Amino acid sequence: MPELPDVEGFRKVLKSCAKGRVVQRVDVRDTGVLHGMSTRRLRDALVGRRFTEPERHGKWLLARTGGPTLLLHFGMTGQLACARPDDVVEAHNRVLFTLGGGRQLRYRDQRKLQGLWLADDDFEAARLLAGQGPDALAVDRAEFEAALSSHRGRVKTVLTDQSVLAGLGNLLADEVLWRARLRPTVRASDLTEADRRRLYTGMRRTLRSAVTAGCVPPRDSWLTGHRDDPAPACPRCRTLLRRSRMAGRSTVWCPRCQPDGS
DNA sequence: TCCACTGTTACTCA
DNA sequence: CTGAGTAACAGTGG
Repeated sequence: MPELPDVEGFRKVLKSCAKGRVVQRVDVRDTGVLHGMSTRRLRDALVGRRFTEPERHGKWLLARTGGPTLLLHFGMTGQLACARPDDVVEAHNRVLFTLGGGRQLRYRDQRKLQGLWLADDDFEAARLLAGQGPDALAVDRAEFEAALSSHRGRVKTVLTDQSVLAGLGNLLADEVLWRARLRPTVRASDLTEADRRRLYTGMRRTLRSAVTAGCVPPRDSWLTGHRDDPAPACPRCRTLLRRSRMAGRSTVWCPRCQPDGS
């Protein structure tokens, strides 16, 4: 599930559930999601601390406390939910943070492809995110265009490379390229000035709607709404959509709306 | 049983 | 060094 819009939704969950509240206890129900730390170290770092304003960078969520920072990554199936401590614990609830005020923050993840990291201070938190490109929601046009122009790979691969631009995943990249009428296989460095402008604008608009929805919405008027159709048709021109694989990910595009460029 | 899946990374090859 | 492809991680579902 999680791409930037989903993680932005989790940031809001974290804020409304945990900001200003003290961590009373931490239950690790599956240590497989802890990276570079033990249950003991996680408890020692967080119990008694109060969560402050959370932040997001790309697909990373930062739960700050003024001291240590908990970094959360949701892989493909992770979620963050706010519950009451006595609510029934669902399947795949891996870590439970019981907070003051009768709240419980729950990190849930089916596949455990990513998980939780702990940074003892802001310096270490920054170091964990050092490889990330600019956040896709915060990046300005100039920075965006510079990042694209400096890579000769296919534009879809570049858009989903978190070290170039942080936040876009497989669905969003397809959606943005479709909206900007660009074929995913075009070389990023071959994009014209007009292409890059359309791409930036398309990304902003797509992200804005998706953040409001809290996910990449499978709307009928979006490409994403048709990925799983048996014979998917372009919502704009009704042409049969094409499906292929790029960098091991399924890629969907419209052969008519997204011309070759040549 | 086989295949796919909104993520990331280590590894190979060109 | 760059870019592209693959398997692997783990779990579920069609």
